[in-house]
Amino acid sequence: MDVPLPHLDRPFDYLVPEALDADARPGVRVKVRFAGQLVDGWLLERAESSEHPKLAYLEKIVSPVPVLSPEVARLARAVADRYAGSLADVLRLAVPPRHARAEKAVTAADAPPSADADADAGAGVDADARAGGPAEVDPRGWRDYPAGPALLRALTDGKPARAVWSALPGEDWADRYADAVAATVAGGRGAVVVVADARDLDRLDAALTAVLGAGRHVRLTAADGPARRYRAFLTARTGEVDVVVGTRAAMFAPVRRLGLVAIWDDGDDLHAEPRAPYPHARDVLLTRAQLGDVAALVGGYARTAEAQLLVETGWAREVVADRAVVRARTPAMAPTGDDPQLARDPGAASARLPSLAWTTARDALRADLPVLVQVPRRGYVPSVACADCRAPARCPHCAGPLALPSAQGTPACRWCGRVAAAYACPECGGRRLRASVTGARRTAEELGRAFPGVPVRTSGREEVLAGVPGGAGLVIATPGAEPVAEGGYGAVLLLDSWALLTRADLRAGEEALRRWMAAAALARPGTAGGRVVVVADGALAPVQALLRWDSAWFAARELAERRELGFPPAVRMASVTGVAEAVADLLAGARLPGDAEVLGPVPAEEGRERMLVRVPRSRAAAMAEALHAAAGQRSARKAADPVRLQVDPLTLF
DNA sequence: ATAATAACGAGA
DNA sequence: CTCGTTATTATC
Repeated sequence: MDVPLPHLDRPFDYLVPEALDADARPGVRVKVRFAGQLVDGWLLERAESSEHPKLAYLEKIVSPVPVLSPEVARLARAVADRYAGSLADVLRLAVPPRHARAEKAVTAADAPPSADADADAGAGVDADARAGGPAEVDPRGWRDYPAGPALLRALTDGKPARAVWSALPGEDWADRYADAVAATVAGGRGAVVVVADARDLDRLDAALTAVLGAGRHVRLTAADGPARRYRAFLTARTGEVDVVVGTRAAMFAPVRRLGLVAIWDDGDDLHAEPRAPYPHARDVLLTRAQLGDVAALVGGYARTAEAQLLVETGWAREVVADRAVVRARTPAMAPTGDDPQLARDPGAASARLPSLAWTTARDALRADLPVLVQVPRRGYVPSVACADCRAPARCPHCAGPLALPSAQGTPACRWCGRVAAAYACPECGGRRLRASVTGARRTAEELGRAFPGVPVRTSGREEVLAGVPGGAGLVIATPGAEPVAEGGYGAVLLLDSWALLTRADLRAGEEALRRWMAAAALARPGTAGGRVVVVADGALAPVQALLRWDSAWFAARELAERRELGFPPAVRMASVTGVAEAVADLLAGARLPGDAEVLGPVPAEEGRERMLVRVPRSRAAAMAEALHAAAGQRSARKAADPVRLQVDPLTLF
């Protein structure tokens, strides 16, 4: 039943009229009379009989195309259960809205999906696989990783291998994913690959076309619009292609004889679905792998604590290069203090660059190589800090963040609006303020002045560049928007890094390392003159991990710390958000497992509050069930104030 | 939203 | 004890 109310999250039985018998197949959308009105629903299965005494008839079949495959139906139920949500909510994410014209175009071209299209994942491998095995695909770049060729072999053989891959700097990850997909396809199986954004998708799309040829795969992303999205969905559903790549809209894509699920850069928060029940693409794909005997590949330059947990529990094997290979591929890296006052060079001072960063950039430009400068956020002087000790400047009245309204203006509080005319730093007594995060535009202006005659390009939210040519040039980019340079950058500067590290977030360190590695991976190897300068304290753990290109070490450390503190993914957490009475009401009605801890409340946005529930991972299912049931009780008695349930919320504070 | 069903209370 | 009215709850 396509209603989001949690107390109606179960199947209902209906009679099938004679006239609809042929079309009434599992997986079709239907309309039924429910509580007096016509509502949308899904036909989940046909049965001979029903327990229910008085059944109504099915009103209508929206379309004879069984858009919901049995595999995806099972997956959606599992995802709803994991996230304390309703099946209807998950199905809204899993099956794109119907587009009649697109449906007509696809079904006219093809026969309706055969029974084969519903073959279980893992059900069968092509005949040639049984007789001696299909041809092995060339492992190409996977040879750089000792476990790489075996992984590809396992994919071709249809084995449910599970890998956590740490990509080398300079690695063409899209080519490696294309290889993994090709290996799977060679074994007669299909694949689903999820990436974070459109740029990564374009890159993967191109790599797959190069390896598989045109027409063997389809891209599925909400950004392509409803018609193309639905069309791509149907192409996969009918079994016309069995490789789907896309953004998180593709995580539920129906694929015939699915053999591999893969995600690139699982630390990117775009992988978290913002609509209820807020599933994360990594977890949806891993659930899929678990349910279907399907191989899984979780890759990135940096490793998340979640991926580390897969390795430590033995669920997945790590695929990493030997240290010697890492050393040979890594650019020369150096940390530097953040003090432009020490810069001797007049150019460095005017560019507000630490001396080492300035000389590194200058040398690369002289060698006719491009230079990448990563700045944390776009905009113009977003917040300010003490110029002497770097303590964030806070409002003396309400402790809110101070901001400079213009380059020369008086600082004012962003929360209470009071002007802080005579500001004195509470840490060191300093009276001078500086912009703590200089935006991309201003950095570009200043660097342009420091290196006259060198072309300056910016890549940020407004305009994201995919690539830049190989000659001397400056590229200013915000994290996630770094263009690939032909032949690799001669220098990569990571500026204002402390702004990333001081974020009040559980994942601040992990996120900083992820962004640095993504940028540093675009530099040439040290042996080819590539250098990286990170403006941060070299003793900090994320900086150490970057310098050694060892995110596995950092992830292990991070996971150990979260175990100690009782944070995800070492434990399972859920947040309950709403007005105070509603939150209390829901928690009072929830039969939580005995060892559940309830933490809070903490104030949330506009009058609402938030409570956290924490349980050991072994109790995760029980907690989700209890919360979903409690939400059901509330919706059944039509409780007015809504409560938002979120399992594994992205932010905890 | 609405119909059934259970619960309740006033008047016989 | 019965009937009419009102809360409760299930909705095929």
